[in-house]
Amino acid sequence: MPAPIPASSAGPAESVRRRAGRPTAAILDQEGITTAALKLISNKGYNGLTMAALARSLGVAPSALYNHVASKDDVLLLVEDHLAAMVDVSAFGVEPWDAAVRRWAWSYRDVFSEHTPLIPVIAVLPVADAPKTLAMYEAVTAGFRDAGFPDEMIISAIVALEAFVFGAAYDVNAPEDIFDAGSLAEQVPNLTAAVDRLAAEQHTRPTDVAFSLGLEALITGFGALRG
Amino acid sequence: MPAPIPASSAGPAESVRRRAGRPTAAILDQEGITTAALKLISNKGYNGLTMAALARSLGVAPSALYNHVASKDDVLLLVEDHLAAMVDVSAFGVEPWDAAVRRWAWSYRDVFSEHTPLIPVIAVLPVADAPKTLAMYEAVTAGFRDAGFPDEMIISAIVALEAFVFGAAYDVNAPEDIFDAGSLAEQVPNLTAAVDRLAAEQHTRPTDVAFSLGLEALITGFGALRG
DNA sequence: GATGTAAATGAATGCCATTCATTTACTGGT
DNA sequence: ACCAGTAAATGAATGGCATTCATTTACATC
Repeated sequence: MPAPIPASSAGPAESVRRRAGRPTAAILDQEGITTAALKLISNKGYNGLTMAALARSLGVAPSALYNHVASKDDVLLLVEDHLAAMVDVSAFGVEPWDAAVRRWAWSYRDVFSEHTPLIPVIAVLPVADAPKTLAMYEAVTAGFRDAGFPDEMIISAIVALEAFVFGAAYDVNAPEDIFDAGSLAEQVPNLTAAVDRLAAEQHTRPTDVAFSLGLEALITGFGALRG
Repeated sequence: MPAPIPASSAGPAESVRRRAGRPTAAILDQEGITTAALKLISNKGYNGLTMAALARSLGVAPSALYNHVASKDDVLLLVEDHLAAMVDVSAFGVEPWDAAVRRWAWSYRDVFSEHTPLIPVIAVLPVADAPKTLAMYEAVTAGFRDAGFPDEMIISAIVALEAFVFGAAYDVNAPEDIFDAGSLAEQVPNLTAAVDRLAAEQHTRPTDVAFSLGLEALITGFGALRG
């Protein structure tokens, strides 16, 4: 019965190396993996989210993760579903339909603008694989039904709004001068004039102006088709 | 003066190995790289687009590519700009504004729905780095100006339309049954009812219905703000 | 004819997700 | 009390990937 090996003096981060074999208490579960991934993303960005880094932040070997997730995409799915729960659907059934859509869409965009690498995953993800995401859709759909929209147009309207939200989430991360033509400005006079004029007028973020403009158009347009 | 080594008999694909050193005539240029990349993408998809595969399809060593592009992202940028030239802006200045926007947006979505991995690149790409993309924006901007839109709203309107187009491009590639809740259907009755109703009514592709719905709302909404 | 630059090869580098054999712990059945 | 099966960890591969660098050769210019 050998005495436990003392920690090698360093810090709290430097833990004793675990020997091989199943530990007495499980170290990993999907929830822990999800929150560790979120912390890693928040600290190092999506480039810093590697299976090795994730394992290290959890104090395990990389291969241990595969006892709990099938792949890195699976980790992204867990993160996505966690974020979906943060989207604000609370206004549906409480505030008028247009105000609820507005709150939902702005919140949805804001949440995912920090997580654009998830968009290619979400956009083609069957909702059955993501329960919290599914709950979000249910709330939104119910809001549309209550507001008198015909069933056969609700999904299409949500899909259209969502497409706009995803695209706008990318736009939030675009550089402010993305439309500067630089040395080619003379060759694109109309674009340059419009860009200059926008810069002169605005005080709020250009990306927010564009989002508001599009969202209000969509809300108005859909509202006109309500039953 | 040794005799030239005969080709190893195989086929036209099996060429003589080039010896090291600068060849008499340059083999690579950006245009060749771009068209080879497009062919590779079309045959093998974006997963098949690796620097090694690209080099092989051009009959060179991978490192040779780096004499002509700075990185793989640079290759994607070349591909993007090539595709931008395929987007139909011909209706601007010819047809009425709303019809021109409709043609542009549908064409834009159709082109990039086959190239969604480019969207994260485009969405934050300074236009000055992509001349054909820049030309597209100039044509669209000119169309808006001719139609009487105030300069300060044109960029915002284009950004909003583009966001919708990018999001919709992803949607084209989503599985048709993406909203099926599967075993969780009982827990999301509103969503399930709306999904079922849509399936019962539609004959055109759901993704096209949603795109049309959103696009018409945007066109109507923006049109109302024209000067 | 020397010198610099451009365009190729080929070998290495480092990172990455993923797999597999192995070890150890717990649980349920007999 | 034993045994079998399953679950969760380690640690050592594996193969693919973009990218870099030293080297070689060709061409253009002075």
